[in-house]
Amino acid sequence: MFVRKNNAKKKEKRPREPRFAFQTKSEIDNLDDGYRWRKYGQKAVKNSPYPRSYYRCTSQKCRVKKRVERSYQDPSTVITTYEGQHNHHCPATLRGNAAMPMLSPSLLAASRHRAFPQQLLLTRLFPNRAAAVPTTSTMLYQNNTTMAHHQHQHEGQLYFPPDYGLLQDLVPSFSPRSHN
DNA sequence: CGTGTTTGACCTGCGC
DNA sequence: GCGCAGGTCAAACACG
Repeated sequence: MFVRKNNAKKKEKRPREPRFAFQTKSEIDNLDDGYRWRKYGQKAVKNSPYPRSYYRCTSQKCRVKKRVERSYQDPSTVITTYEGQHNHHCPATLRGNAAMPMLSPSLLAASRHRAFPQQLLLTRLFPNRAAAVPTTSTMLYQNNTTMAHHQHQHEGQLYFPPDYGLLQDLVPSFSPRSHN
């Protein structure tokens, strides 16, 4: 069909992209998280009868990828894995979504004191879903090495464990410089 | 016509 | 080295 030139292949292996996954109870595979995603692949996973979809951020300057996979145990559960971090703002306003305000410095300061409302963060990450559809989200793990597998669940609202490290992975504007 | 999806082939890492 | 599974590419296709 097409010949892929395999000479001049890039040997640069990305060391460790910030990555985290969580599962969300939703019937919709492609959750609208405010960003524009372009599907670039779909493969059938081994332990699951459901295929896994591969998405990439449509922004040319952004190389964030995400995998969307439906749980083989609960078909109503969608496992979304984000990899990388957006280096641009959320283009959700272009599609008529509610314009979510960027995280203000005061909120960033508050987050350092563990006083940041987590639901707001989810609303920031998922402008559509978090506000409209009551879903249950479970944090699976963050980073590619630590499989913490948090099992925190709240009925009727999205919830993240009180660890704001993942926010730096997702929201570039959310970058409370570690002062330790 | 531009943008996103589909889909099969190709690439790569890993275990045996 | 071989085979498998996961990940990616890109032409073809669909849709507004």
